[in-house]
Amino acid sequence: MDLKALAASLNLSMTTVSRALNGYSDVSEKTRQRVAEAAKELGYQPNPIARSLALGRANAIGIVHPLEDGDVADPRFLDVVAGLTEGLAPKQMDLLIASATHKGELDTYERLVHGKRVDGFIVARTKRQDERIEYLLDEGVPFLAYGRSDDCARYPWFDFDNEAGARLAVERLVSLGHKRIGYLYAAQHYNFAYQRRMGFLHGLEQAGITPNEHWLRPAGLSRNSGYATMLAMLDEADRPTALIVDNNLAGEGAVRALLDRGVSLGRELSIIIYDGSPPDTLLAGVNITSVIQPTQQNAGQHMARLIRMVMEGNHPLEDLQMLSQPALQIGESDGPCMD
Amino acid sequence: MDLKALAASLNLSMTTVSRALNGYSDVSEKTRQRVAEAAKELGYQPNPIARSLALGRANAIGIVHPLEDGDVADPRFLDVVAGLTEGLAPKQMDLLIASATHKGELDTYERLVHGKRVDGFIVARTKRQDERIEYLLDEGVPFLAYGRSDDCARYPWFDFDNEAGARLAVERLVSLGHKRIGYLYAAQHYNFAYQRRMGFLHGLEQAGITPNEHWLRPAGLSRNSGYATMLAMLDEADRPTALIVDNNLAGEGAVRALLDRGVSLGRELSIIIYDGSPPDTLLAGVNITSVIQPTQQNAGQHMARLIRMVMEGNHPLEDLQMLSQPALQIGESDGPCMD
DNA sequence: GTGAAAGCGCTAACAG
DNA sequence: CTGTTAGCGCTTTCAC
Repeated sequence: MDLKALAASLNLSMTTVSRALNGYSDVSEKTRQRVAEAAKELGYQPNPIARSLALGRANAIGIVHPLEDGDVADPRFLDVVAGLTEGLAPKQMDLLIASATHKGELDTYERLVHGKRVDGFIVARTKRQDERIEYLLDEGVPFLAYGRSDDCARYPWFDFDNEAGARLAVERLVSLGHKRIGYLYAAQHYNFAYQRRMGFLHGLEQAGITPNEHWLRPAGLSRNSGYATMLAMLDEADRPTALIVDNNLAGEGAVRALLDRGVSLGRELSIIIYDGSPPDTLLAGVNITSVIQPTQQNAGQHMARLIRMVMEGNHPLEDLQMLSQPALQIGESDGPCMD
Repeated sequence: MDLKALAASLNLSMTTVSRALNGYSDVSEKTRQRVAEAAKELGYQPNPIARSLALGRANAIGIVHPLEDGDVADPRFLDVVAGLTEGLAPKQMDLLIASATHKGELDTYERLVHGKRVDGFIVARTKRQDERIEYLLDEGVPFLAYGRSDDCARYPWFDFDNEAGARLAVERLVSLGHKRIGYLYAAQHYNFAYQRRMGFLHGLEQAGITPNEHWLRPAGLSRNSGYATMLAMLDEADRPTALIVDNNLAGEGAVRALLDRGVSLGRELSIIIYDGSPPDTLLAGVNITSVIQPTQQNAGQHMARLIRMVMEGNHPLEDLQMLSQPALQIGESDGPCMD
């Protein structure tokens, strides 16, 4: 069932049918009705490829996804993808997920841009210095960044307010009387990690506490590195009374280490984990105090809306930048300072 | 830079250039060289959309992915995706990953088929009774199943020999002197789980051991359910001396339970986990005896080859069905029966 | 309001 | 071996 057949069956020209279907003004209401009805009846579906060719756009937006190691299994990312497809579907837009190796990532962007396979991109996992963003800005390709890079003033993005989240955690611990607060963090080229660490430091500053460098440690973005880092810290004489972990993988590892060592959470050591513990985690049912993103589920939808606005092209930049606020979820893993 | 421009710059017709580029025989070697060179020089990239329209195919194969709960985060799946894109890229084929809710899954297939967005599908996570496969067979849409369903004789598939893997595990334990062997399994509508359980039962039968129903338990496809099931089993008087877990999520939970209870692995209780433990797992460095898929990494590549053969259409069905053999990886979590 | 006709960029008969 | 021509299915000027 193609346009021609549909038109024939209605004794109309393809032109008219096309216009009726695409909601143009210059077609009589009656005709529009007839056409819409017949289209439904006969199960007409426009061929998106032909459509793309004629319109000169792909009707798809791309996500380039490095398919290596733990990277991918990020469940939050997949939530975003789900929200994105939902938000894009009503506009007849597809999501093309292209995989790439880390080193070949830029090549993949080039290939998609050059081959006109997509009209724009979602750039995920932004780095503080992000060559992908540089490239897309240079080429004038529309995109929406998921997370800000260092010069985020120049382009559209959606992000969580990582700095605010970390400050929230500090304030909570300070209000519980803690002054000896440690911090475990992921590699600082991840912008989220950098922002969270800044938030942590600012939070301390605001509370008039001087950070103890010894308790600020890189703990990676994995359970095992979090575990090892925590163990090492526990072996030392001079311990903090409270701890913030900037990501939930390392956080899970750290909590595991505490449990294994029999350190009682919230009493001997208070711990707050950014993003909480992932679902289906084996943490003996401990309810961890966490910084969470209440709008997490909607992130994808917001992003779909934003990228659509980006494609439309006539919105001021400030409407295309959105910061989502985190909140504190109180669990049982923190408590008043006992010192 | 389009074909016309390229042809003009070479003083050739578009036809010739097109043929040269697509490796047709009837073009002189010299011309082919010239064309290839110019194309590279000028950075010519064919427009895949125009190509698709002309060829009447989308040059893409689809994977419909239910984007809910734990489902997605399956890292093995993402390995497969990586292998697939690699294997498809040389043939200029893309992988279109469409997300869908569980209930809307079939709709998504229809939309993609109808809209001619893809030429074929990879159907992952097959069930024993699989409506998606029914649908695609009915519609005559080419596809490759990743995993067999009940009537797998009728279509192309790639699968691991789950039955053989489970038997391998049984044989290992039997050879260590175990007779009291338990089995934890995932929901039996997953074909892999069904096959593994059958393999387990056959293995016992072959060894002349009558299975003790009491030790065969559903343990789900998650860490927490595996943990709970294991704990429950440990609380009972009549324990098996060895245990096989049919998936690595529940397996991780079970091992955690054993560690928490101080049961020494390989002495008090031997355990073998199907698929081993996932990367970045917190299992105190225990090297678990596992049934593994040595060709795991290549699965995606194999599947790319198979789906391409499917699309070609002229291969006998038996060439389009591939069973990958598992192997046993001996760790420290099993040992001789001490009873 | 409606239709005829010209493309979008590429491939594939069919001639030469 | 190479070029001419006619589409693929849709949108969109431009007339009527």
